[in-house]
Amino acid sequence: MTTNHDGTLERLFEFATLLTDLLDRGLEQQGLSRPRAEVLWRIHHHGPTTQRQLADSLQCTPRNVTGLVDALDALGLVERQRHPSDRRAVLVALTPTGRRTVDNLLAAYRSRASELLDGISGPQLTSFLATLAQVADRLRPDSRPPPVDGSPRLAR
Amino acid sequence: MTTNHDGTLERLFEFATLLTDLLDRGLEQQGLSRPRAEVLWRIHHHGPTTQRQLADSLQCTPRNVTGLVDALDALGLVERQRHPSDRRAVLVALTPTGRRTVDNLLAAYRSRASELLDGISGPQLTSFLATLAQVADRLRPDSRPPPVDGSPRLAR
DNA sequence: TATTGTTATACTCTATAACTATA
DNA sequence: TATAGTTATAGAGTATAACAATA
Repeated sequence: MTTNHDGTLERLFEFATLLTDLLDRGLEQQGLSRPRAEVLWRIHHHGPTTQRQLADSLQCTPRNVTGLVDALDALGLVERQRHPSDRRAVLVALTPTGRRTVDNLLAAYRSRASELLDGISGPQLTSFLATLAQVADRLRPDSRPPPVDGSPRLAR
Repeated sequence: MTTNHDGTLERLFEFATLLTDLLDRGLEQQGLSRPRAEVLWRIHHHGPTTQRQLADSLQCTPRNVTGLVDALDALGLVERQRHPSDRRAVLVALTPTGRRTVDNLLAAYRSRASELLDGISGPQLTSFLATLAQVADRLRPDSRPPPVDGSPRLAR
């Protein structure tokens, strides 16, 4: 017997929209688009990264990474470095300005999270997150295992 | 005293990503992009709609609507009709094919919702949705009131 | 004068394909 | 021969600005 979940799915989608809008507003304050922010985010977690690795983790083409890195380079947030052992490859690293930008993003999100969650009791939050994890598990396509490095792909 | 919610916000963002990915996979099966699907969705709920109204509800420029309607028209999902009283305006309506496409989307989402939520007990789901609504209320910017017509903006 | 929707133009993100320098 | 990253080209979505037709 299948329960009628019609309105529920729409509420979930609206929730997702609100969350990604929150994310976007934070990025916008730093003058960043979502794809560009995601590149910074990856490098922040992995350290200097080849464009090939970026293409794999962002699930886009190498050509696309070229454009994103070009743009971030022009903004002074990122720089290309020589790969120590492979002269075909390029390492993309954060500049000091890039590091500061990521720090600003993190600080903004920490304060946002407080506003969002502080009024909710510990047990209520725990139960909420447990159900959320349960639903998330069913949402995860087999092709994409849960992130292991603490840097989930930012919402698209 | 502010609790440390660092990982929590990231889990919420990942959840949003998974949900919007689910949404996109459904749209992709109907050969639709998110902006185009949103136009269909709006017209499905409001009936024939002027491009001005579409621009307002999608929060984009009229120029943008022109492009989206052109594309949906070329796909045979939508047609432009004369406005009965304002000869400047255009009414955009679903074609029979467009209606069938929307019906397919709805059916697909109903079955997806079952897969996603059926194993969760009634009380657990109720409590989950209550907390979700509480967080959603704090997420909603003043500028965008909660949807009143059952057609929340699709996630971006 | 204000509004509706268009043309003109430009920018971002995305993709495929062909090419180069290296492995 | 395969891989890393580029150039070339194209298409979708978005924006602003100028304009035509209508209100």
